[in-house]
Parts: sequence; C-alpha cells; structure tokens
Amino acid sequence: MKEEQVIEAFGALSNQTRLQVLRKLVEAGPEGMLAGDVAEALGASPSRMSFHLSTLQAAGIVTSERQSRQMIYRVNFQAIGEVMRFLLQDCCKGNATVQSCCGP
Amino acid sequence: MKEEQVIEAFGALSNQTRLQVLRKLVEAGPEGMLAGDVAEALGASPSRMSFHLSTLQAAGIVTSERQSRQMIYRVNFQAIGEVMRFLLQDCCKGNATVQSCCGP
DNA sequence: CTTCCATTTCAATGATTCTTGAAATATATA
DNA sequence: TATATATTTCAAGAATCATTGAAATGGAAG
Repeated sequence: MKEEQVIEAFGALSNQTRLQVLRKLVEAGPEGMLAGDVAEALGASPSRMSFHLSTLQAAGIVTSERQSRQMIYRVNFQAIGEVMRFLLQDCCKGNATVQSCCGP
Repeated sequence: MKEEQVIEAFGALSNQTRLQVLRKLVEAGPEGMLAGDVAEALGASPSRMSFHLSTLQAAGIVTSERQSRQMIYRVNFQAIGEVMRFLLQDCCKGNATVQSCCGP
C-alpha cells in the first residue's frame, strides 16, 4: 500500500462520526448497510452522512454499491489490514511491542 | 485506550512529515533523537519540527525528555500498539482479515 | 411523463490544521 | 552577568475539513 493512501486512511479514521460509521458497518457484516440507515442510526443528516461515507470510501476503508435507488456501504477489512500492516512493518520495522496488538 | 486518544493518534499519523519523523525515530532506536537532528534530517525549520513533534507527543506516539538544553524524542511503541489494538478489537471486533496484518 | 424517494452535490460558513518568521524561554558557558 | 545555543511559543495567513440547507441527480412507480 502507498504512503499517500495510508495517510488518507488515517485522516479518515481521525473523526468520531466516521469511527461510529465504521463500527456500524462492522456490525452489519457482509450484507452492508444502506446510507440512509447509517444516517438514521447515528442521527446525522443525509448530506452529512454522505460526506463522511465518501471520505471513508475515498480512503478505501469502505466500499459502495448501488442497489436500485439506494446505496449499500460495506467495510473493506482488507484495506484496514493493509493500513495496519504499513504502520507495523513500514513505519515501525515490525517492532514486537507494536505487533503484540494482535496477540492474546 | 480511550476513543478520543485514538482519534488524536490517527490525526497525528495522517501527515507526511509526521510519518517521516516516526520513521526517523524508529531508526534511531531507544536512544532517541534530538529535536534539532530530526529537523535537520528532514529539512524542516526548528519551529515547524517543534509543531509536529508536539502533535505526535500530544497524541502519545512519541515521548520527550530534556537533556540539558536539548530535547530527546523517542517512539512510544506501546501507544502505537494500543492504537492498532483499538482499531482491530474495538472497531473491527477482531476481524481475521484485519488481524492478518500481523501475520506472515 | 410526472411524481416520489434516496442519495449526492453545491455554496456558504465556521472550525481546525499547517507554515512562516519573530519573539520568548531554558540552559550552558565565558 | 552577559552571551550563545536549542527549543518552544506566538501571531498572522493560507489551506483543508466539517456542517448546514438548498438544489441536482438517479432510479422506481403511478
């Protein structure tokens, strides 16, 4: 993964609303969630939610798919793993203390 | 680790200069690096580097110690691990694909 | 074809972040 | 005490980000 993309991902993750969106989409599982349902679940206006979902998608953290006239959003676990791998391997040279985050 | 602190950490990591600083400090190892040396290594002015080092420190990603009239900065691997753990466990509920970032 | 519904786009505004250079602070040394 | 060195703090300005509500878009259904 490229540094520029990782920086964008960290930027996307550095916001409370977007972290809440991420958790909702993780809960939702592989089926994903409609944009409007995410907005309602978090008490945000459609346009505000659209802004945050777009930010997450631009960063690669979620994907979107049109279903008739609504939009389904899903978490991209792959991308999140790659961001973490970059931080651990590229930035921290595989440091054991950092790596222990995945441990018991 | 608290969400607020994690958000601050992601914000700190979402900047090219600060990612470069992080790599330099990782290279430097446990001895750490003087603020002025980091600035010189990256071709940044003292005040600009002070700003970025302060941002990293406020986020917990680096620590600082005064040595006579200079400042030593060191990476806080523990904190980075906790940020990653938060993303994996709290946000992604331990998702296996994300977890594989630490794998082979 | 018109209307409705879900979502996005847009423009305006306020808030936050980054950079720059000057001034202030802290510490060492003559 | 005076002076030099390392770093931080401050103020100003530019750039980016977030929120709001109105308008535009894409698609379904009457």
